Amino acid sequence: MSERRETSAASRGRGSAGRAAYHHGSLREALIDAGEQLARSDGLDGVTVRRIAAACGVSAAAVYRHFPSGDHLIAAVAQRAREIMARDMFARLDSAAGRPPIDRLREVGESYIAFALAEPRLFSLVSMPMTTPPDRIDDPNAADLVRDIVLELEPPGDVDEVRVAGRMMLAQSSAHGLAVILRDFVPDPQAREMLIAGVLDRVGVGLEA
Amino acid sequence: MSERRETSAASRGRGSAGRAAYHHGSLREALIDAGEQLARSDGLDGVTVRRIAAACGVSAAAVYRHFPSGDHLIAAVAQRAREIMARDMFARLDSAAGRPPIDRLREVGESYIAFALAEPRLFSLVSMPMTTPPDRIDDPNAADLVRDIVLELEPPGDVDEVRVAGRMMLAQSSAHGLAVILRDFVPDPQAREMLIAGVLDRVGVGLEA
DNA sequence: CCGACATGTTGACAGTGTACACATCGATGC
DNA sequence: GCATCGATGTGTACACTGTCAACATGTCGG
Repeated sequence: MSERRETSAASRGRGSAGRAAYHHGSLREALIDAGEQLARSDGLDGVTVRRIAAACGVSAAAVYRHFPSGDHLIAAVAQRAREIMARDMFARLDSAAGRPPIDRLREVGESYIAFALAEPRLFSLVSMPMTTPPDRIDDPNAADLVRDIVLELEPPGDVDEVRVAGRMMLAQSSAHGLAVILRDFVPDPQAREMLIAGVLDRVGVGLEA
Repeated sequence: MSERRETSAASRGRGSAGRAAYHHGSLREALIDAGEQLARSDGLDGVTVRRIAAACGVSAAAVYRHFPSGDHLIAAVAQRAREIMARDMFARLDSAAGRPPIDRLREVGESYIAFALAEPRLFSLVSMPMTTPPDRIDDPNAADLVRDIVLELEPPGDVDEVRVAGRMMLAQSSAHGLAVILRDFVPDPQAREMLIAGVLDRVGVGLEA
C-alpha cells in the first residue's frame, strides 16, 4: 500500500510541465504514456488495463472514465506507436526532398523496417489488428503518406484508383512482411541488410511497372 | 452440469471410426478438432484452453497431459489451419502442373488470399505470430512450397540464396498483406477481385526482375 | 491378481476485463 | 459564501482466463 503511494508519487514526478497537477489534470494522456512505456519494456503482454492503471498510481476502474473499454486504451497506445514511427518517416523524407518518388517510397519502407527491428515490442502494437478505429484520423499517418507519394507515380490527369491501391498494397504489405520475417527469423544484421536491399529493389521494380 | 454431460455425449458421438472409445483413445486429436471448430465459429477469442476442453467434455487440466502449455495447444490448432490451407494450395497446383513457375506462384497466392477471405477466423490463427515452434516440420508447408517454385526461377547451377530469400519474402509478404487489407477494409467482392489481380500482376513483375 | 503408469478430476491461486455503488473534489449557480 | 451537481477516482465483486498440486480411476504388463 505504501508502495502503491510510492508508485503514484514517482509517476507524478514524471511530468514535463512543472505546473500540471497530473492526477486531476490529464489522466488520459498519462495512461497512454504509461502504456507506451509498458509496451517498450514488457511487450504486448505487458499492456494491460490493470498494469497501466497501476503504473499511473490509479485504480483500474478509473480507466473507464476515459476509455469505453480496455481495447480502446490499447488501441490508443497503438496509435501512439504509429505516430512515433511516422515521425521518423517524416524526418527521413525531409532529407530526401526532391528525390524521385520511388526513392522516397524506399526511404519510407526502410524507416518502417528499421523501426520494427529497433523497437520490436512497440512494433507489435503497430501491426496489431485494429479492433477499434482510432479516435482521430487527422494525425500523421503512414498510409496517407504512402498514398501521397504513390500518387506522384500516376500519369498526370489520369489517376487510376485501382492502380493506386495496388501500388500502395504492394509497398505496405511487402515492407510489413519483410519486417516481421526479419524480426522473427533473421538475427544476423548483415543478412538483414542484404535481404532488405534485395526485397526493396524488387519492390521498386514492381512499383514502377 | 447435466448440460456438461450432454456436450460430452455429443462429442463422443462425433468419432469417425465406429470403434474408438474416444476418451481413452486420442484426446489430443479431439482437442485440436474442437479447437478448429471453435476457431471457425468464434474466432481467435473463442480458442481457449477451458473452452476447448469443455467442448470435448473434459476438464481443463486434462489438456496438460497432452500439451506442455495452452499456447502449445493453440499452436497445434494453428498448425492444423495451415495444413487445411496447404491442401487447397496443392490441389490448385495439381491443376496447374506444367505451367511456368510464375503462374504457379500466382496460383498459390490466390489460394492464400481466397482462404483468408473465405475463412477469416481460421485465417487469424494462420497468421498468428508462432509463439511456439510446431512439433512436426515434415507436414505440407506453404513456405517450403513457395521455396520450391521460387528455386525454379533461379538460373540452373547458380542459386543465389539471397535472391531466393528476397523472392520468397516478396511473394509471401505481399500475399499476406493484401489478404489482411482486403479482409479488414475492402468488403466489396468486385473491388477485391480487381485489387488481387492488380497486386499479383505487379508482384509477378517484381518476381521476374 | 496386482502393482505401476497413463490419463482425467477437483480445487485452488493469481491475473484478466468490466460493472456497480460509493466517495471526493472542483466549478458553478444562487 | 454556501450548497449543489457533475466529473473523476475508489472499492468491491463477478465471470473469466491459464496453470498447478493432490487425488482418483482405469488399463495394461508381469
